[in-house]
Parts: sequence; C-alpha cells; structure tokens
Amino acid sequence: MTKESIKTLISEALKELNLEAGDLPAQAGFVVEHPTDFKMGDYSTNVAIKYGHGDELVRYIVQNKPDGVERVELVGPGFINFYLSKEFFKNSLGEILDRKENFGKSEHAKGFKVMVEHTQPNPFKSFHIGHLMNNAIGESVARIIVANGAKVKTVSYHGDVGMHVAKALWKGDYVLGSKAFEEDEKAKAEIQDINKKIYDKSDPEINSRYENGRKRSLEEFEKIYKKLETNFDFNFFESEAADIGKKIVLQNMGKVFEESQGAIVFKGEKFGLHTRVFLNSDGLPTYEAKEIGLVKIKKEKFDFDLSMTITGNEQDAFFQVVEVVIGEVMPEIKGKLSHLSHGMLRLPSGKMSSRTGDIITAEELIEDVKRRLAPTSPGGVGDEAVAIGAIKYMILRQAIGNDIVFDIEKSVSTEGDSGVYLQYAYARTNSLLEKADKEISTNAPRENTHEVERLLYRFPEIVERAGKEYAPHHIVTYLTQLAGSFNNFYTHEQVIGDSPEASYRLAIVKAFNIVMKNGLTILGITAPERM
RNA sequence: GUCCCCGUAGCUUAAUGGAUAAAGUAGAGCUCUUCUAAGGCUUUGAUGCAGGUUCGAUUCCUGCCGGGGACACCA
Repeated sequence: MTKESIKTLISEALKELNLEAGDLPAQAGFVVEHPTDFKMGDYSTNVAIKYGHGDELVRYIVQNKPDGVERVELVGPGFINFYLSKEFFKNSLGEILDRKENFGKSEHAKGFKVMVEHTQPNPFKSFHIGHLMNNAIGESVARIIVANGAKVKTVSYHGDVGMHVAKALWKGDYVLGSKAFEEDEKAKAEIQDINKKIYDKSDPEINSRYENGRKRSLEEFEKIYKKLETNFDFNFFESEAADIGKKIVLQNMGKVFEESQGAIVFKGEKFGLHTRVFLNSDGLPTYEAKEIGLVKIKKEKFDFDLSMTITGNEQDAFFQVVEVVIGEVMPEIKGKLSHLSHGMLRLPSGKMSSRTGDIITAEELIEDVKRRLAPTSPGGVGDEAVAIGAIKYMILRQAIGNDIVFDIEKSVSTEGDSGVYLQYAYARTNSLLEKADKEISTNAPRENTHEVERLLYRFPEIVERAGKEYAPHHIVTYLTQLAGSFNNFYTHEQVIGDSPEASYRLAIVKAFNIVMKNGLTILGITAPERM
C-alpha cells in the first residue's frame, strides 16, 4: 500500500463513476497525503472536495479496498481518510529489517548525473562558520541525491588567486589588507600590483610566499573535511579556471561581451539583468570569468546532467547573470546549471564576515559546543561527533535560504529539538538491542499499532521529497518527529522482559534504530553507538 | 533609486492550496526502587497590515509597512 496505489485506485474510481475532470476547471485534481493528525488516518485525499460524490467514491474504494487498508472514512468537508492495518505495519517493519542500511534508498533519479559544488574555502582566509554552514548543506544535499539513485560527484572550489589573495599577501593578513585596500590609496595600488604578480609569477619572493601559504591552507582544509566527514571527488582552483575563462571571454568578444571603460563586460540589461565585469581593466579575469572556466572544467571531468553550486544567497544576482552568460558561450550547458543558495549564519550581534575581522572559525565553534555539551558527558572521543552533529542539526533543521541566528548560548542546546536528541535516542536503542534476550520478530504477538510504526514506513517518501526539493530539512523534521514518537513508545512499553509482546517491540526498536541511523547518515550527522 | 529574498506563539523554526496552523524553547505543574531522565506527560501562547483569486490562503496575485541582500572592474 503506497501513495501511488491509492492514487491509482482513486483514478479508477473516478473513471468508473464517470466523474472525470471534463467539466471541471483546470486546477481540479486531487492529492493524497498524510494528514497532520494521526486521528485522521494514515493517508487522506481531498478528491471528494474537488469532485463531490464522496459517498459513491468511498463505496467504490471500500468495495475495491487494497491490501493494507483497514478502514476508509468520509469526514469533514469531504476528506476521505485511509487507516492502514496492523498487517500493513507488520509488513513494513519486516521490510525495514530486511533492507537495513538500504531502507530509504531508491532509484527515482537513476541515471541522473549531478555535480555538487560546496564549501569553497579560500586559501589565505579562514574556514569560518559560514563555510561550516555551506558544508553541512552541501554534504547532506549530495547524500540525499545519492540516496535517490543519482550519480553524484562532489567538488570544492578554491579561490587561490584573485584580489583576496593579494590582500592577504600584502602584509601577511587578509583582514589588514582588506581594510587598507578600502582606506589607503597607496596600499590599494600595492595590492593591485601584488595581484598582477601572482598571476604572472614574475616575483620570486611573492611566488614563494604564495606557494607556502596556499599549501598550508589546503592542508588545514583537509583536516577539517575529515572532521566533518566530507569527501570531495574533485578540488578545483581559480588559478586553473582563470585562463580558460579568460580565453572563452576573448573568443566571444563582440558576440556576448563588449568593452566598457577599459574593462570587458557583459551587458545584462537585455536579459533583464545587470552589467557585470568579466575582465578587469588590467585584463585579468574576475570571479565571473573564472566561473565560466570552472564550468568548462567540470563538464570535462564529469559529463553532468546538472551542475549544482551551493553558496550564500548574496550571490544570487551574480549567478543569475553568469548562468545566462554560460548559456550563451556554451549552449550545450544551457539549462544544466543550478544555483542553490542559503542564508547567512549570523551572530546575534550582526553579520558574520571575514572582511571586518568579526569572524568565528569552524574550529572555534566546534570547540565551544564541545565544552558546552552536557557536563554528564563521558568526555570520550565521540564528543566531537556529537558537537558537530549538534551544529549540523541547527543548520539543517530549517529550510535552506533563510538566515540562521546562531546564538551560541542558546542555539546549541542539548535539550529538545536538537541533534543531541536524535543521537541520544539512537544510542539508547543500541543499548536496548544489546541487552535484549529474546529474538526480534514481527510474527510475535503484539498490542495495537504504536504511533512510531505509523511513521517508520514513511522514511523513503521523505527522502524522495527531500531529493526533489533539495531540502534536507524535511528529513530533519521527520527524524525529530520520529524520535519523539519512539521516546514515547520507549517510556510506555517495557521492551526487555517476559511479556509476550517483547519480540515485536524489539522489532520496532530495531526498525527505529535502522531508520534513525540511515536518516542521520543522509544528513551527514554521525550516529554514535553509545552516549 | 532599481531588483531579489524574508515577515507564523515571548524566542528559534515546521506546514507539496485543505480539516482544530505543528514542534522545540522559555513560563506553570507532574514524572526515575523498572530497559540510558540528554527522556516522558499536562498546560498557557501565533500567520505584519489592506485588498484580490478560490468552495477553501501561512501558501498564489497587487499595494503598503518592517528586516536583510545585490546592483562595474572583490569573491
């Protein structure tokens, strides 16, 4: 019994009863969904509101009632509610137990090839909490797409050349250089000169400082990736994208680009956009031109159907323009680019920015959260995973796109709606399963269906929706609700003991254990065996 | 100024055009001689304003108010 089979049944009913859409307005149509309240059943459809004839529809559905449906009701303004049977829940537990770590995976997106670019820390600058946010989102989006059966390659892109590097190299500190660039004309000229030398490699001293700094940064990033359990299939660099991008710009002079005030620009106005500079008046490629080069490199490395770039939403306008430009200069890629943007990780005091120096590095935040984790914590190696899980949860719990106000005092609470809550519920089931002295069986005697059973079987639908919408928060919301339901079950039913229902209860525990672990894994959050 | 995004309990967030708007947190009260109380139970409390479309709007459209962002040689 699935959503699809209910839909099919209803379509048949409409046909048999001659209620098909013919004379209805275009917005007619019906949906099958899970009602918010369990009292209203496991599935619900509004078909009788759209088409009327509720009694006849229900009669048809009852007569052709599919396996797994126990009861069908017509209620309220015309909702038809479906209640699933104990047999159905027994079978769905069995399926979870069989499929184990594969439960939740599907082939909805089989054959689809996606490149996901995220994190993008810049050498010479710190890996701050903004990167942490981007990484949490990118990693989970990539995993969600994989779970839906697509082939995914992940990419990090590093700004190893450009003005920000010149600013950092000027006096050895990015913040200092950035400030001087704004305020001091002489410093500005010097920094621009350094920028040129980085590109043309004419100054041995700068070359050496540059190579050292770059290497050190990249090694640092690798350590953080490991901590965050992120693997990149490719690391691309602005230094390799720059020449390619510049070349493409020059090849399309007059067609796509034109000269304006000494720079090479794309006039976006004819596309309802704005003008952006691709080569500056020194002839050097800007971020815009490099992006063109990057996309070309990506396509050569992996023949994607979709290339997704995840960044902060302050880049929305930039990507709108660049996507149009790339469609013009590389028509084969037109329509295959997607920009997924998220909000900003803010501190209560305001914008988090490495330009003002008001930054918190990822490392600092992780350490801070570790310190704040429950004093009861055993202090083992698992603590870091719990801390990172707590942070990732905070980032992934809400829809991508909105800002997150990160109040360190309050936000990383270990109580209630949190990563710790999920991890704790999971860890507790491990202990239960270890202590269990009966076999796990769905054929054992049982009481009435528990709410947690009515949620467990939905996991694959949630993963599918999260994949279609690139929205990890659906999984977070679901897991949080699931954990709540499970904790309720756990408190009210003794699992270990002599009761005849113990084997079935253990099956529920095991199924929850599997789904929670699979869910956390898809989110990129560690499921600790013990806490 | 132009364009984009966002306004939901005191706070932080959910809600593929549907039913009584869902959670957490904070406030009030209860719950460990039983499997991990980082848990469970009860309770107070919300869709910025004004129109429109619809049988039905937190959701779609228009205007206003409030917040954030982008808008030429940064990334």
